[in-house]
Amino acid sequence: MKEAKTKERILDSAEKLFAKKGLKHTSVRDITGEANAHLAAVNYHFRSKDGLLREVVQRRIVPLNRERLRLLDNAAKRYGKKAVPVETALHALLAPAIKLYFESPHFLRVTGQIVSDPDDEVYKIFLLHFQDVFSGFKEVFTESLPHIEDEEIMWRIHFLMGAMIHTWTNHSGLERLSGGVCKLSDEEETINRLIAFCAAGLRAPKYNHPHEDSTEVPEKEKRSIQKD
Amino acid sequence: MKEAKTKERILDSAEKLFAKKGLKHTSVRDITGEANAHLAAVNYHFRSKDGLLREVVQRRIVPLNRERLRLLDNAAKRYGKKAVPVETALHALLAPAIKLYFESPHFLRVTGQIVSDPDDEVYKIFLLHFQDVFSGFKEVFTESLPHIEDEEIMWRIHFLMGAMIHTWTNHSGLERLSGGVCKLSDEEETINRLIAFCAAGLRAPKYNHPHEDSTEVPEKEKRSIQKD
DNA sequence: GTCTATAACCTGATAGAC
DNA sequence: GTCTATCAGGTTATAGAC
Repeated sequence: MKEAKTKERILDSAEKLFAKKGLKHTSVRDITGEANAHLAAVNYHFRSKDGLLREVVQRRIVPLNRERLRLLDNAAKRYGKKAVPVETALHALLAPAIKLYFESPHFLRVTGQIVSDPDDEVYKIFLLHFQDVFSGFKEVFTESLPHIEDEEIMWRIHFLMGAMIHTWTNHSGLERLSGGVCKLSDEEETINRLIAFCAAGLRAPKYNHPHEDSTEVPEKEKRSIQKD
Repeated sequence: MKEAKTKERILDSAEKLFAKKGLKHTSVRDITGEANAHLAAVNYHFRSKDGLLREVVQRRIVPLNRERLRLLDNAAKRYGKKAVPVETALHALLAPAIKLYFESPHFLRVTGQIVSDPDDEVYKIFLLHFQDVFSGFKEVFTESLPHIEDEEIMWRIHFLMGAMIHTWTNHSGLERLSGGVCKLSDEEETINRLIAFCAAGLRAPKYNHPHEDSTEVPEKEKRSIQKD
């Protein structure tokens, strides 16, 4: 039985521990211990802990986004000159991610941690790899929803990405809040729920909330204003 | 000019730096340096760095959730026996958060980092404080949307919380992806966009994605299956 | 080229003087 | 209650064995 290379073993251990214990609570010693490698191997292969994290992300995010665009392209060809239905495009965007979740459950919890820290260096490679996906899907949604203006469509893509990310990274919270009823166990069911929600959100009519005095916050409840 | 108490100064500095530099890249020395306090003051007032983080969260999350339930209660009284419209309930859920964003822009970026690490101890107080909000709003949505089954409503609350959290924590990413078009600058505009999206998502009809062979992933693109 | 041993430096926590 | 000194444990860097 041939051993996996040290580099791969470190990547696998890092992905698992980053997801399970969190980025900040996982030390390089934890990782090398689990991977049967020496402390300095991380520095040799990845330069630093952050460099390791960067490769943990890249090795999965690149094929993920390639697959999303491949499916979108397939759909565009199938529909020819007709606009791709919103649900079909959403499936191309969401299905590869949930497939990845069931194949590598740890990975998407790592990405959740990165995405929530926008000034982080690692976050920037994230955005970089997502740029093409964002543009491609925005274009398709614009064709399928000609009555929704450009800026609104981009906001709604943002909202649905949030729904998606939250679903993977945080389902344990939902499971607890729902008293065990809502579990992320069925791949197809989850994707259908997400598509239903997001498709309706994308098509939604504009809304303007009325100004009612009765909903105003009483003065005594005011919180201190913070600058800087 | 009376100086603010050391404890308050530390909390403010911690909130700011946790948001700007991220939890993992902010040291206690950074915080005490900014707050003109001494290293050991953190340990004295908060027991540990995590204890400090816990109080950074609690001092804002408690009034936030109280305000959400107050607004929901107001709405319920206003509508009496009639069901509260989905948009009105959503406003009660979302508006206090975005108000908080504009008052204390750093805070919600801190929460984003905590929420994305579900095994963290700090995350658990988060869930604890959210339990009542979740139950209260679930009940109202169930009355307003009698044709949607219970489990589906809970999933959809999960989705819309994701859209909301992503909006605050990650708008800088959207700003970049949209080429500067989408900015989180107008409080009312943003809340109206979110309500439109989420209300439609809550009302959405069920969806079942068809199984089409042409969308299958080719074998050569397979990724390694990961256990454990 | 791959990995190890070791050293330098930084971070969180704490005991005890003030 | 506040601050200094110090420690155990973490990350990063480098010289050199294989």
